[in-house]
Amino acid sequence: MDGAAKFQSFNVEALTHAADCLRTLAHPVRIRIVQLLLQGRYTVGEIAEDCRIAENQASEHLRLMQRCGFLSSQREGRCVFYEVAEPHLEQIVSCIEERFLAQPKS
Amino acid sequence: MDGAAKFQSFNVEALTHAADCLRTLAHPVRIRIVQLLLQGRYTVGEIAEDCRIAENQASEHLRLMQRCGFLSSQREGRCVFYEVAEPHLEQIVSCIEERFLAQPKS
DNA sequence: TTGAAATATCGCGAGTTGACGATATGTTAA
DNA sequence: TTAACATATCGTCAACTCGCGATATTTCAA
Repeated sequence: MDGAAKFQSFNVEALTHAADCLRTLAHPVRIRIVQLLLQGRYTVGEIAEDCRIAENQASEHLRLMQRCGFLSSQREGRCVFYEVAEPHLEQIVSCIEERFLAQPKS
Repeated sequence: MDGAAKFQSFNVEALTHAADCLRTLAHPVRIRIVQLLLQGRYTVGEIAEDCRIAENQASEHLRLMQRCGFLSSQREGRCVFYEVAEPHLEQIVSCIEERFLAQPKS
């Protein structure tokens, strides 16, 4: 059936999951956080400072991205370090940078 | 200043625009529509049928994606054909397929 | 133990999104 | 014209998102 369709998954569940994860990334602060974490591991406080947001907000953004598998965290003393856990994130963010963040065009 | 930062745009406007466009793509039906349109041009009715949604909903999804530059349309008689207008979409969707849609994993 | 630092969670309210039925617009044929 | 087809837009409502202040939890040092 469905003749052509090279590849084309029409698995509603898979599409929904993909959309959920994409939506998780679709926030200016969260894109920025991923850009930062692609360069190394950072604490919640460092991330909040870099993004110029309150720490509870940073914590919330990080929780969302951890929930969909993008990030992981380890506690070390009082601090919690976050890092990128999903290897594909680098490529995805790279696409986004190339299209939207690279050349300063209107 | 800010020492390292290979590249790293922290342009809030650009990040916001990128997030807006990502959010536009972050819907299961819209991902599916883009997958379809990457293979050719289709009318609203054909797209609605493929996605198994009402035509007014298809029209709405298409309008959103056209608004952020992903798609373009031409009227031909009674029908309106949509096609991909943003060349980077292929690569972005390709990343998404690779991560979320390729292998049937839990 | 007590207090402070670092992080996480909760609750609220404003704003946004999505589905859907109803209606409007544009196009062709009779 | 009128009717039917194809698409677009509108209005409504429930659900979700975001920012934010308040509170809770965990850890360490004194």
